[in-house]
Amino acid sequence: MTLKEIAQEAGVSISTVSRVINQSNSRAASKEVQDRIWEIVRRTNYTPNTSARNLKAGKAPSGQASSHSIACLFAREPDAITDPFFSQLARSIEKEAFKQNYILKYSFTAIDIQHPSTFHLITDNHVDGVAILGRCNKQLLSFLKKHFNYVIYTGLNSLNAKYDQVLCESILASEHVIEYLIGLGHTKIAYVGETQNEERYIGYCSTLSKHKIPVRNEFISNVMLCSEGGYRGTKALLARTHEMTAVFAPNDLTAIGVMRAIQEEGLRIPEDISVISIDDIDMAQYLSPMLTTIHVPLDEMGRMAAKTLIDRIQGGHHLPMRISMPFYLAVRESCGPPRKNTI
Amino acid sequence: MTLKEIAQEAGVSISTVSRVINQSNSRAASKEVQDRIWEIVRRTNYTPNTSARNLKAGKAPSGQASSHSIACLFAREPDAITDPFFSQLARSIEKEAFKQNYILKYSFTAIDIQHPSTFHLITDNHVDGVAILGRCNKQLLSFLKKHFNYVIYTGLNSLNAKYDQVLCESILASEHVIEYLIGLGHTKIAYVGETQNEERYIGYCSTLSKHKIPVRNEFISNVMLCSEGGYRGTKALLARTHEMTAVFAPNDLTAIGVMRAIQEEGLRIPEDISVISIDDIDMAQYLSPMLTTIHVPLDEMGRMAAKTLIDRIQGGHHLPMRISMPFYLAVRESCGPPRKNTI
DNA sequence: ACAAATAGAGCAAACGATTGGGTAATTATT
DNA sequence: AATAATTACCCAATCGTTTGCTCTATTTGT
Repeated sequence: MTLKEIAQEAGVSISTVSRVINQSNSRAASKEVQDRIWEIVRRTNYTPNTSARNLKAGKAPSGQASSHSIACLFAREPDAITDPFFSQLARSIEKEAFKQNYILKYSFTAIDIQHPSTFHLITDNHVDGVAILGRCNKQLLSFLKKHFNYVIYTGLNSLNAKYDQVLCESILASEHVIEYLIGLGHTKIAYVGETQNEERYIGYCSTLSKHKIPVRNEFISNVMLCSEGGYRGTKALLARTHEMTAVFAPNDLTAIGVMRAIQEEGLRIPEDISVISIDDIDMAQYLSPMLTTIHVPLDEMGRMAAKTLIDRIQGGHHLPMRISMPFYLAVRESCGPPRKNTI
Repeated sequence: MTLKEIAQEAGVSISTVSRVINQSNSRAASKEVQDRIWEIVRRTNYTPNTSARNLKAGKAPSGQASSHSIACLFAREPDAITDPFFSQLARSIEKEAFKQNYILKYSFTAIDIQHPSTFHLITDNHVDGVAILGRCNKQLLSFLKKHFNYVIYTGLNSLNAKYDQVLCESILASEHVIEYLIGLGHTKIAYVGETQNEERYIGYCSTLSKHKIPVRNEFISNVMLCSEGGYRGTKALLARTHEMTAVFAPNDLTAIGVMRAIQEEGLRIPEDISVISIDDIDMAQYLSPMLTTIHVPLDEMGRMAAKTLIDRIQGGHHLPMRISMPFYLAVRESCGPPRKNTI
């Protein structure tokens, strides 16, 4: 099947067929014609001839031709892909990429990509660009920069200047969270989550300090960001002290574990202890109590990340861009004023 | 460098250059001209353009060498990838594939793959095999069979004979669930989830019937499998009747919504209503109450799916295999004996 | 009502290489 | 010396796509 044959069958010119197939948005074709063409395409299983395309594109045949593909790398360990926050982010990246005729060619985790035996599999088949999801160490970052032309970072933590990045400024977000708790009257606020190089932890500390509230070690539990982490961290916390009136979890998954641990002790949320976090994954509003959390515009973030990456691939911009997405606090049920009595 | 440029520099026609370079013995060129051409070729490092050659030759653009890659297709709508059940399954497939030196090249959703404009992106770059995750209609299935050599299905519902499949037999699982509830004394058991072509619904109905318990329409809420579905479905259910003493949700995500709706009405789980489901995603044990659910061995399932797919790609087996994974009921807190009083 | 803008579609020239069909010029044949 | 055969070339069509330009209806603005 060739464009010519399709054109004949559809009773239009080759150019029109080509434009329809390539979604050339500048020159529209009527809905009718489009449908007719797509019908034929599907029925005949037409596939564009790559050789002809590459030839026309004037690019090297096997070498440099744009693969029209990007990759997603889940950097946060372990297995960030199983966190709805990241899978939803990836999904919206994929959606936008498809819209722009790019395909999500790989998705892999940071652990895999550095494994020597799989290394060549990744670098052999090239992708035009890579989107990094979630916090990423310097070593991995420079590895990626070396092997891929275009890299964009997206997530909550920020990166050093020279990379494109689409963020939801997590220092600001955690500031907002802590301010909110302080506004409710809380001063004994615990933190359950990662602490090293974690902006949400930095925001927690700095905001407390700003209000002259001491950052107390016994209120801090350094655990991985997952439900189990939240659970264990809070258990440990409660074993040490019952003083705190609120717990800040850096993400919703962790907050789920935190809530469980609190409820398991027979304490009520928010009457005895308030719980707050950041992410707003879908299920946050179906937990009991409904989780008060920072709403991160995941879909928009993914869309922007894909857009920006593809724009750079296509030479649209050259200076590293840092795009900040707006957020807001979704106030639900898991926070209230601090209790008066000791427990 | 192109033939044209060489021709110009050598002061001969393009055809002559082409023939010299291809050593076309039928039409010789003078020794003089040949030398001149070869000199230019060597000096300029001329390489024939493969795309142009292939185009002219009418050959397939790229070879059929094994790409050592597989793809994941998330079939259940909408956006199954955001369900931890499926993302964890995908992750374990990826892990096993990497172990065997295969790479997960694409992951896309059923909606995307059928979109005509992105169609060729997918079929262009070939993968050795495709793993389908989650229930998949016949149309899509035959589409995939046509375009990919090797296809494996994995998920809870089963498929007609001729495909390789790795399952956790969901009819048996729901039977187990219902038997368990009946064993606790329940007879008024509601179902909140998809009903069409859904084996978990079939198992629900058949097991009730087996015990001579009527399947009551007002106990059934047909909703999509997600937290929101579970929530809305249960709200609707409770608006109709408060008779049921237990709710069966086909997956954990739905169960989360179910629990929320019940608790929002001021009812207790499991004292007033028991909730049970299938999946056992990580967070199931961190919900309040901890969710009693069928534990599906996700990691093993993914591993087997990848193994079986790759085995078939490598010619290891030829008859369609159907592999059933064992499951067990993870008894936690969300189920108890039926209440005695009305509510 | 008339000019200007725009949508929808087609023409034709590329991209680089191959090749059948020519056409001169050279050489061999009679 | 005229004819045939051979050698050494060149022209131009072709492969399947893409895309700037052109042309014609139709819509929009005034």
